[in-house]
Amino acid sequence: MTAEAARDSLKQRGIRLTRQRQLLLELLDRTGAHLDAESLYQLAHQRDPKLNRVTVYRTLKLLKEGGLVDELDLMHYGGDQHYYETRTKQEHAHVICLRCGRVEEFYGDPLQRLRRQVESHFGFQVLIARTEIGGYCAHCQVLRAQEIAEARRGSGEDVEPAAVPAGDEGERRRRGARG
Amino acid sequence: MTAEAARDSLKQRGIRLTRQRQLLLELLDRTGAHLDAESLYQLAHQRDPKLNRVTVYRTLKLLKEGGLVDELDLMHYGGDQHYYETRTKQEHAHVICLRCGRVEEFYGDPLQRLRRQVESHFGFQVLIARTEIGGYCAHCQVLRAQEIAEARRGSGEDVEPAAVPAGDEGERRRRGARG
DNA sequence: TTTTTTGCAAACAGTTTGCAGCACA
DNA sequence: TGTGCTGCAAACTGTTTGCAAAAAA
Repeated sequence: MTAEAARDSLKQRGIRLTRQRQLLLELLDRTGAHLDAESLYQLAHQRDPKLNRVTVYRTLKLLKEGGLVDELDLMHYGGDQHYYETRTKQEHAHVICLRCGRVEEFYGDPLQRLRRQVESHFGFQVLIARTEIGGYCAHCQVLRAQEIAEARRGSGEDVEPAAVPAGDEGERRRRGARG
Repeated sequence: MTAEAARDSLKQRGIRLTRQRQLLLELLDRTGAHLDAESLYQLAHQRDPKLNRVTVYRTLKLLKEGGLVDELDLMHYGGDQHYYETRTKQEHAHVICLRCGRVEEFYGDPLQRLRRQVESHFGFQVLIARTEIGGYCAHCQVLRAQEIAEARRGSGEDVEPAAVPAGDEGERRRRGARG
């Protein structure tokens, strides 16, 4: 969804195109993938220090309702915020490395198959589909094996469980000051 | 995951099997599908009025870390809590009606295909996979069409957007008192 | 110049944490 | 009989809301 297309869509719904919304649209458009509200706020706040966090939430809600962005719940380091991505793209799954946090996108026929099967099997009208896959990327599989070996050599048991997103000790995203 | 299997698994990890945990395990085991922390707490609290909400959260965390339950983010009526289900079952997608809130489970080869393709395509080691599909069930498609027609006949515009989970005006789950 | 939208502060919902006493192994 | 667990209260994070001032159309 380009910023212009979004602008048109909003205009048609009789929604005013304020300076703040223009900025947020532009940032969403250019940054593209997997932003959370806080990160979007940080980016916007840099360019317009008056812009408030609340405006970000309100704008995201608006765009979500207009079908211009999709809301995701990525299983990053245990953070529980929502992520947003613009809705240009084809249906895709999010493939998330639980160690480095990198998010890949996977396009492929299983997703369309799944949608069709659900529609025909349940007589369901599919409006949204989200798939997220967590695990270790090729790179981190190696590093993780090393970490485990080292931890075992050391204190005995000090590594996070593997079957589940980190949660406690994993790096956590920096958090902007409130107010 | 039967309650007994869970008990064994916890015992092996040197985790104590307290009265509270036994109760929670039993409830999870019997109730099965898609409980949120609050509902589990309500159920448990009925049988043991001393049991605290915090214990529910701590136990769920424990079970999650042990891979005994999976955490879901179902796109119900805009509620943002997590849901939990025991990990007996085969991989499946959650199919959620955005009108009536009913959750179906879909088992089928696209899910296994997807997993295999992601593994081979990225060299990724898949640990968790979640798929949720939102839309209208066969029953609610009809009702929704009626609702829209009625609303149109009435005030003009009063129906929720269709492309996005309700959020504002949709029925919201009852919320247990705090403290 | 009317109707939206913003910014601020404060509320809210879901979840986590610190600590003293209780209870499982 | 000690280490781990619970309950309580209070903190914390992400998000929403009420209201007066500011700004689009």
